[in-house]
Amino acid sequence: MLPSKNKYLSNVSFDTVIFGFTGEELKILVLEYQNSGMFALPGGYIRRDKNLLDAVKEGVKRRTGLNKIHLEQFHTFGMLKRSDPEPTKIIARGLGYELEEDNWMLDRFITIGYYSLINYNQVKPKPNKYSDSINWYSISNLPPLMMDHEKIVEKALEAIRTDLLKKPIGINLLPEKFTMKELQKVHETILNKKLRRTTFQRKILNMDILKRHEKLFTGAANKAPYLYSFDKDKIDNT
Amino acid sequence: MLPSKNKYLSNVSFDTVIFGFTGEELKILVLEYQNSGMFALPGGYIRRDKNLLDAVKEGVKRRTGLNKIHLEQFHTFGMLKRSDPEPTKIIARGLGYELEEDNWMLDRFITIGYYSLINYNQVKPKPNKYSDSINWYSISNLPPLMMDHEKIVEKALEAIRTDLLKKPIGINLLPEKFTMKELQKVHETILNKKLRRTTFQRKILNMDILKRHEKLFTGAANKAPYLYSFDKDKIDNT
DNA sequence: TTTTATTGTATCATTCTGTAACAATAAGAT
DNA sequence: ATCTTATTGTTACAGAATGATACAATAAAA
Repeated sequence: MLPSKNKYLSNVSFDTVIFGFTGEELKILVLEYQNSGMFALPGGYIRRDKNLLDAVKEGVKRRTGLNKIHLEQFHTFGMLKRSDPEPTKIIARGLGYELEEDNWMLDRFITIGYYSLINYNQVKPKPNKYSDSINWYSISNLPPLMMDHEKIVEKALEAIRTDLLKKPIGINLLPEKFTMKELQKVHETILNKKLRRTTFQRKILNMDILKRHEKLFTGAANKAPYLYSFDKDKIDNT
Repeated sequence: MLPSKNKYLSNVSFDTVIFGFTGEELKILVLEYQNSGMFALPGGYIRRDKNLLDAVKEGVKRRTGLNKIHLEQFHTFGMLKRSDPEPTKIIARGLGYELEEDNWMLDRFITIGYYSLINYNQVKPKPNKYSDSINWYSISNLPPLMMDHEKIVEKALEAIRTDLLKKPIGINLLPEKFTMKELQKVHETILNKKLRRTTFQRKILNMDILKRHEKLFTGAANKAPYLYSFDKDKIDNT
């Protein structure tokens, strides 16, 4: 069954840009609808009986299987021209439904953008009943996204870059314990530029948000790096 | 007449926090509805045929008479509990209307928050047909605002503080030409703390966004300060 | 001419950042 | 065992930014 009008709010939706870090690249989850070849950000409608944030959380959970997800709202998109009933019609058709002209889903929507940072390896993207595939795509090599979804990704990237030095971004993209080099790679990938090793290390350590653990012996013929984790006690949770 | 359902989007609204600077205090525009004693931020519904931003601009213009308004979107509020039909009923009643239970305006709304910085002296707040007064209130002494509007003001203040050093905030709050002392006062008021005079002056001048003009002779028995204006050529307009 | 309040700058100490150098070390090569 | 190699953690120093203070300039009244 398609979503029913009286269960959801009209004219408002959400879209999420879900980032993962492979160790080398930043990727986001993109879903492709059955039989229609439409690529879209995971999004959805807002149930009348749920907080906006909870609705988004549930949507992300449905797609990733992850429970405790960190979400940041970054922008709300309300341009007139972003509304186009065609993609929705095509998607519905691909699923075997023919939407009537006055169907609520073909109406204009204002969409609220959230980004989420998750551990790439903990997620096995799984299709749901409306989509036939959901997969990781490198942000430098996205498929053509429907409507204004590419603009939404652009805005999400801007937001994450701004947040990089204010919030412990790596905390969600990396495993519990990680090396300084890995953390640096996360920053470099997000900012899309090389950072100086010594300066980066000093700056991060001076932030006093990391706990140092045992060394990591990789078998390589050189000094073994320490493992670090974010020290939740020292991070201001506001 | 009350706004009609088919002219506006359902379940979405906007609210604006309009800041002005008196020279001493930060104030915002608050409107009080006829006969109901309800205080609210100037807000409204989004016309189906308008971009979100244009709808907000028009709303601000209707309230302030100002044409070229700088608006910044700062957050979208979607908590379930923010929706309460009572205030709207009371407001409508005060205007002489009795809303039916299923009226679209009594439904749940998600609201998009914008802030605006305007020149306090250029604005004669004027009531419109739905309100009996709109006035400046000091942010440190607001009347009790309806629904979650106080929280919206709080968020707007946070946003403006963050933007203070990234964008030339004073440009909209001050007249064309102003003294360094006035600009400093703007910053101090927004940040709610004293700043060191010499450091502030050096920092602002090093930003290289000001043009220096003639001196301002006030008649006071001391050295006359220079007047400055923001140099629009040097400000990165992105 | 002197006095007073305020403004614009210069000065110096302190801190932060960019850059380079160096010491420590894990494991393979000799 | 010792040497070699790649990488890491740390220190050292120069230059820039910031905090704090001092001082010279000056508008108008005394």
